[in-house]
Amino acid sequence: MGPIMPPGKKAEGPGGGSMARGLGTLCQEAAEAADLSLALSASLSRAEDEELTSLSWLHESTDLLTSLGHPGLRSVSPVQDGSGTADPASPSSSSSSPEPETPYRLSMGASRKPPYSFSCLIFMAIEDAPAKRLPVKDIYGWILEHFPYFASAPTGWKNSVRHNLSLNKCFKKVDKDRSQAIGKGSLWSIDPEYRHNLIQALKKTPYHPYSPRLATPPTSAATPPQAYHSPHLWPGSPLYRKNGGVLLQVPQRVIQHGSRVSTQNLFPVIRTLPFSPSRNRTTTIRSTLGDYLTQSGSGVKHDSPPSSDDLQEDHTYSSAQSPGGTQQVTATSSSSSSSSCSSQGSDPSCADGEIIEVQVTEIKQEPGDFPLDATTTPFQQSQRNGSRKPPWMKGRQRTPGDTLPLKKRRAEKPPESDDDDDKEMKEAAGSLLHLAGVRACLNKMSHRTSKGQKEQREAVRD
DNA sequence: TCCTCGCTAAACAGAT
DNA sequence: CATCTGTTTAGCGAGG
Repeated sequence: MGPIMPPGKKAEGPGGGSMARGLGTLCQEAAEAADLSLALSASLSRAEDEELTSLSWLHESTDLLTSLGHPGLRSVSPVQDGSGTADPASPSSSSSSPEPETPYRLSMGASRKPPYSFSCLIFMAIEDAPAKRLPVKDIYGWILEHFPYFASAPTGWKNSVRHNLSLNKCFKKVDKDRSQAIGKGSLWSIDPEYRHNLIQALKKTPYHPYSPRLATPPTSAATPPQAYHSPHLWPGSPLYRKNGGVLLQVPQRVIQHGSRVSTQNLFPVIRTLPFSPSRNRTTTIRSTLGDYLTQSGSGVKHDSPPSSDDLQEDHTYSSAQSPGGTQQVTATSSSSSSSSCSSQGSDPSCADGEIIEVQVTEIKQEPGDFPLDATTTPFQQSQRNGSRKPPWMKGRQRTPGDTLPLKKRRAEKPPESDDDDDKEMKEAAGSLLHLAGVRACLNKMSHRTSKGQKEQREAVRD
């Protein structure tokens, strides 16, 4: 197909077949490619002028292509919701193609283990729950739903999940309300005191959109620090949902891992935007566009995957270092829904379409604090100090009090500093900042104008 | 080489 | 009694 091709997959024309194509078809494609080139160039120019997000541009390009009747980017289709109804404002729904969308599935599919740690998996599962708490069984279910690998994996992973729940301080049991007939066991939730640690852990996943492994460290101090902030973006995350079920700038290997081949909601596959904070967006778009035009125009095989697969072989927790001074963002959400967005901007109850107000403030970085933008965490600091033990681990870090049973130790745990709320707000700020960009894309779907984006960007600047 | 992390396996107790 | 849940320990491999 067109530009959004899994590596190694052969591009095919609109008809799906490329073997025997008539001259007329070729001529048509040539003309089409010319149209596309012009149209996409215009779109690109506008993207540059208006600083559209890469995703926004991609969607616009998708619309453009589909309006031209080109199937090129149809695979950038929105995820269908649980009811099976596609977003009416989505690019794919505007496609006149009667053929059903066939989201890209990995041939490897569920055969590969997801590159998330169990802590992250549990965190995602719980965060994905409306009540932010889940029984173990539902955690199993969530993991199974989102990571089919485990469906065929040995059952030991459940033991690992339980092991993590028990051992990891980040997770705490919620006293089960007797009225809640959930069966055995308790509800598990994220300990707010350690929530940011989990977020940090999630950020450190090697494939994370802003992972240091993927993001080139800043070469210029002019690079906005928040450009390195990692959005809370994982399968099922509120941000993911708000983005219409689209993974932003997630390298291909996320898909290649087959980590997200849900039975219900398949990731739409966006071709990797070789997006790095230090890389000029125009360069990025041009690169992507160039690849696309090469493919769409000639229908040739795309043989140079934009993301290096070798990255997926790496397992690193190193982070890019950021400048000392960090401009951070606090944000407020003017949600019209009954329950406002959580401080982390991760409450799925926040309905799409609401306006996110973002305020930018300067936050002085404090010694005990760590920046929002995936730089130096306490974990890393402890690593530098010789101790690589993350502070949120329940066990193994033997202290005098460790002779007590874990749960007792937990009960006797000294209160954390009050900075946690501040940290949470910073995390939330980062999410919402990113969300603002995402919202621009969503707004675009409704009124195809970048006005809202400009306003939001201005709001951010203000 | 040492240390830590993440994972797995296993044992065990308690709850359902 | 079987199954599930929760806790704990031990060990292994990978990686810094």
